[in-house]
Parts: sequence; C-alpha cells; structure tokens
Amino acid sequence: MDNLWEPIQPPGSLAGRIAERIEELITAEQLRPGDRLPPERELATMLGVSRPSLREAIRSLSARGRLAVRHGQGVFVEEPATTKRLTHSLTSYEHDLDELFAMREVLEVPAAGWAAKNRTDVGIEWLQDAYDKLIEATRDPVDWDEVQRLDAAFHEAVVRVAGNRFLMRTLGVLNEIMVTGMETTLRLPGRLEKSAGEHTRILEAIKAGDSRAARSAARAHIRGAYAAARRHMDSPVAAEAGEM
Amino acid sequence: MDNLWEPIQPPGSLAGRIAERIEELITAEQLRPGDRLPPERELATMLGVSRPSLREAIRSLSARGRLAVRHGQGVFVEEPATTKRLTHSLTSYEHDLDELFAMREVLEVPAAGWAAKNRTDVGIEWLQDAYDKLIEATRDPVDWDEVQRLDAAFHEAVVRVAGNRFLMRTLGVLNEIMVTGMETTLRLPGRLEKSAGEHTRILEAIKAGDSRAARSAARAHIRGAYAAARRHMDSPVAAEAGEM
DNA sequence: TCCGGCCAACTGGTCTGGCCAGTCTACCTT
DNA sequence: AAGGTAGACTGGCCAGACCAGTTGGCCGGA
Repeated sequence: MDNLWEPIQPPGSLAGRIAERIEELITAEQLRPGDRLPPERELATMLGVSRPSLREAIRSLSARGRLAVRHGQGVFVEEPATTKRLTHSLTSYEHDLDELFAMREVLEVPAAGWAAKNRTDVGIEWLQDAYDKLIEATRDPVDWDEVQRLDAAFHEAVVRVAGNRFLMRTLGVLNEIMVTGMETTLRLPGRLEKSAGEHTRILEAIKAGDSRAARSAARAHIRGAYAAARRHMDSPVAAEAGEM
Repeated sequence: MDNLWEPIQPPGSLAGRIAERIEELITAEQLRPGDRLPPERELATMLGVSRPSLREAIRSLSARGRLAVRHGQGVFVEEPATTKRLTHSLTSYEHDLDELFAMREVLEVPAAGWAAKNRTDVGIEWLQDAYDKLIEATRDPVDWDEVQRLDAAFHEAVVRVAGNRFLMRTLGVLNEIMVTGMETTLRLPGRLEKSAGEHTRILEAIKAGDSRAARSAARAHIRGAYAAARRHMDSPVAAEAGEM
C-alpha cells in the first residue's frame, strides 16, 4: 500500500473544480437551460472562493458554450442547441468545412478504388453487412444518431477493405471530428434517399471490382454531402427547429 | 448625424478580445504548438491589461484546448487535438512501406495541385526558400541528416501553400513516421540528383500555377522515392552501415 | 570530487477590496 | 399619465499582495 500519503488538497486548480461543480449541476438538471445563476459575489461566498476564481471558472464554461454571461443581467445556463453550433464558430468551423471535405474526397476516393481492387470475400461480407444495417435503420421511425453512426460504419468498412491502415486511421479521426463537430446532414430533406442511392453505387462497384466506377461513385457521394452541408450552413435556422 | 460619439472602447469583453488576439497569433503560426507564452505578469503589461483579465482569457482558451497551463512552468500552446489523435493512432502500430507510400501519394499529389492553384507571393517565397536551402545542403560534404530535414521542410512548404490544415497535419505526422522509422533513400546512388530534379519540376509547376503539372511532378517524385526505397529494402546490407 | 540539501528566482494560483459600466425598476417630476 | 432620473442590482476591470509549485545554482559536508 503506497497510497498512504493522500494529497490533502483536492486535485486540480480551484477554478477548474468550480467549473466541474457547476457543470455537474447542469448535467444533473439542478440547473436548467435559461436559469440564472446567483450573482457572482453571492455565488463566490456560497462556494467559499474568491470572485476572480469563480470568474475564471465561468469564463471556461462560457468558452465551451455551457454558460452565457450578460453584462448587467447575470450568468445564464446555455441551451445545448447553441452549444453545438457554438463549437462550429469557436473552432472557426465555416472555414474548416471546405478543408474537411476536400480532405475527405482526397482520402475516400482512392479508398473506394482500392477497395474495388483488393476486395475479398470477407471484405464484401463486411460491406454488405454494414450496408444492410444502414438501410434497415433508415426505415421509420428514423433514429438519427443511429443512422449517423451506421453511415460512418459503412465508410469505415470501405476503407477497411481498401487495406491501408494509415488511410483507415486518418479517416477515422476525420470522421470523429465531423461527428462531434457538426450534426449529420442526412436529415436534410431528400438527402437520406440520395445518400442511400450513392451508397448502393459504391457497394455495387466494389463488389464488381470496378475500381473506376467505385472512385467516381465515392467522389459523387462526398460532393453530394458537401453540397448539403454547405446549404445547411447557409440556412441553419430550419435545423434549429429540430430538437438538437 | 448621431454617430458623433463613437465608442472609444472596442466592442466585446476585454478578456474575449485578448483571447481572440492570442488565438490569431496561434492560427497565424506566430505561435507554434509547444511554444511558451511570456509570463502572465509580463504579457499583461505588454497588452496593457490587468492580470485577472489576461487570466480569464487564458482560461477560456485552455478550456477550448488551445493553451495548456502548467503551474510553475508557464503557459504553452497546445497541439491541435486533431494532430494529437492522428499521431496517437498512426504511430501505434508497425509500418508497412507499401501503405505508407500509397498514402503519401494520395496526399501529396493533391497537395501539389492545390498549392499550384492557391499559391500566393509569400507562399512562393516559402517554397523558394525551402528549395534553395535544400539545394545548398546537397553540396559536398553532404550532411545527410540535414538534407533529410530540409527535404521534409520542402514538402511541408508545399502542403502549407496548399492551404489545407488537415492535410498539413496528416502529412506532418506521416513524415515524422518516415523520418524516425526509416533512413532517407536520398543517399542511394543517383537518388539525390534525381530527387533534386523532381523538386525543381514541382516548384516550377507551382510557381507557374500549373496544377496539372504540379500533380504529375509530385506523383513522379513519390513513385521515384518509393522505387528507391523498394530497391533499398531488397539489398539493405550496404545501407545498414549507415547511421539512420 | 561528488553528492545532498538548501535557498532564491522564476513560474502560475488565489485572494482582498475597490471602482467602473451596463440594466432594470421604482419613484419622482413635469 | 408620461417622462426622466436615481439607485440598486448585475457583471467588468484593476491594483497589489501573498501562496504554491518548479527549477537551477550555490554551498557545505562526505
């Protein structure tokens, strides 16, 4: 037993611990979106900390979109909706969108081509399986989170069949960024059906071993998704009517 | 005219503006990952603000993962999360030459193409600079480590001019793997001269804005290096006398 | 000579207390 | 009754002090 000497002081910076505490209250729904926190001075005494420390905590939370500070009015709990869209602007997302999709095209097009060349029986099995599950999930009622997950899984299957581990990992990271950083474009009207058709073309081309067709199908797919995402960014209002 | 009394103070909170300023420096690469910022007290006086305000700005940036604060040491610029994840996922397994070069081709060919399209005066300056230094270093006596470093620097310049940050980070990681994982193929007889010629073609194509030529030059370059590496693997005895 | 401990000079972490600046409301003046 | 205004909230910002980890050099003893 070498844990004899526990640290006396709780770990982490004070402001960090305060931020955690507040965030807990929010996730535990003790504090709901729109609620106003007690005034800084009051809250500071309640927590037994100084105002600067509390303010640092509030800053870090508002930077992550959990709180909104309004001069002269108070500190409020943010809507999760704005949280997600905040991450867009916070990570200078509009600007990144082009780069992100350009990168996806660069990677996914050769991936589809290689997959058509290097396909194996088990590989095709993976693909078919991922494809079937995705199609299945698009039946009413649609669970969008699940669809997004399965869509990513299908793409991952393509890259897996392509047989380049660098490619697989890189696209994995890219996909993760897309999933956490933005909502799926699949729920835009018509996009889901269009996407399904594109997936079919990709799958068929790979099964047929037609590398050229696979590449062009993948390219069309990415560009379709890109165009949808662009339209979505231009008028995000409709999306906010949803639940988010 | 009722705009007679313009606000003296710029809009937004002070801490917010400070955070933006620092973030600008980071994205403009005036501050690079790993760099240490000046001490809080110093930086505060330099910016003409109080330490608490500066600290709030730092908090918000560290909450978003742009800065890392280490007690007793200083404030440091964080590596982008994407790079971290990429590095982690790409370096954690054994590397296959075929896959590595296939990936390089997939990435560097469009990079050269984009660089030709998006070139700017400063971009060309970077390229020319990197190119000149590389040529300079190939004069006798050749410092092979230096040549390898400058070779990587030239390629990095190409990607930088291409203007896709995801691409830059991915290739950065890939390059690192190549540098640490294998010795340069440049010291193989004749390869250095051939490589120099290929670099010239890439540089000229980008300067001319000829995207197509840039792509084919880059492709030829990667394939040349790949072929050399393959020959090298087949008869590695001579090379193993080297140091790596 | 070498090693250990100590100390000083960094660094960020926290606090106190004050004043400035928006926002809202209730009250007072017109 | 309508308007303006003063005050009491709210957060925003600052100065200065002291606490707390980190580091490296200095000094004394082995």
